[in-house]
Amino acid sequence: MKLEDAAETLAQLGNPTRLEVVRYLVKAGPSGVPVGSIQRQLKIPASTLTHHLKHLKGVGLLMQKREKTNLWCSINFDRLHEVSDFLLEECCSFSLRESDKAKTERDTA
Amino acid sequence: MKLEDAAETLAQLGNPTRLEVVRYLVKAGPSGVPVGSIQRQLKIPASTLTHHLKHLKGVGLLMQKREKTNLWCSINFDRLHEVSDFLLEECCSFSLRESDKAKTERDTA
DNA sequence: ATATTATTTCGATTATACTAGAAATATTTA
DNA sequence: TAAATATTTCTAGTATAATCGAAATAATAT
Repeated sequence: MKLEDAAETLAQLGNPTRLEVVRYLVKAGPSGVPVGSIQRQLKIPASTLTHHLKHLKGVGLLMQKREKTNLWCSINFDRLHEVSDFLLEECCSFSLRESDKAKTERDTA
Repeated sequence: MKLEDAAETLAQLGNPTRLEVVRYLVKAGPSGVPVGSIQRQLKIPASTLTHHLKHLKGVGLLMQKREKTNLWCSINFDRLHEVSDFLLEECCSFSLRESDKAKTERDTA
């Protein structure tokens, strides 16, 4: 995962309303939940919710599927895993050498 | 971890410049790296960097320790873990019942 | 004390995000 | 076709964030 993509995805997760939606979708599991239920359960105005869902969809966290009048939303677990993996990527390898931490010719170049 | 805190932390991670800093600090490991080295290596203007470091510190992702003229920065791995854990929290339990997904009296209450 | 290096504060510009009401559109049922 | 339900678009107000140059401060070394 590219840093820019990870940042964008994290930014979308970094809004309390959207994170609440994501948490709700995670709880709902793979079958998902209709937009209207999210709206009523979390008490988010419809237009605000649509706005946020668009954001989540934009970074690939949300999948949608129409069934009758309902639009079912489900979380993209793979994507969520990718982001959380990015955060901890190489976290135990410490690949930066000590000699690169001090100021050197290389440092300024 | 409370949702609001997680959201705030994710929001701070959701800026490309800051995420780059975080990645650099993760690579640097527990001993950390001085502000000036981050600045030169990642080519971030000093004032911009200070600004972002303040944000990271504000959500507890950054620890700082002065040694001589250098201010050494290191990532708070525990905090990073907390956030990544939050993202996947209960992700395999699917605790929301199917009956709560459709519109019911309970839904509107 | 002065010079040197390291980091922060100030200030200003510019851009982007959050929110939600009202109206519009889409889909199904009667 | 009309009514009912579900979701989106439009619009606009308000707030917050990113950026960085210049000047200020802090810490150390000579």
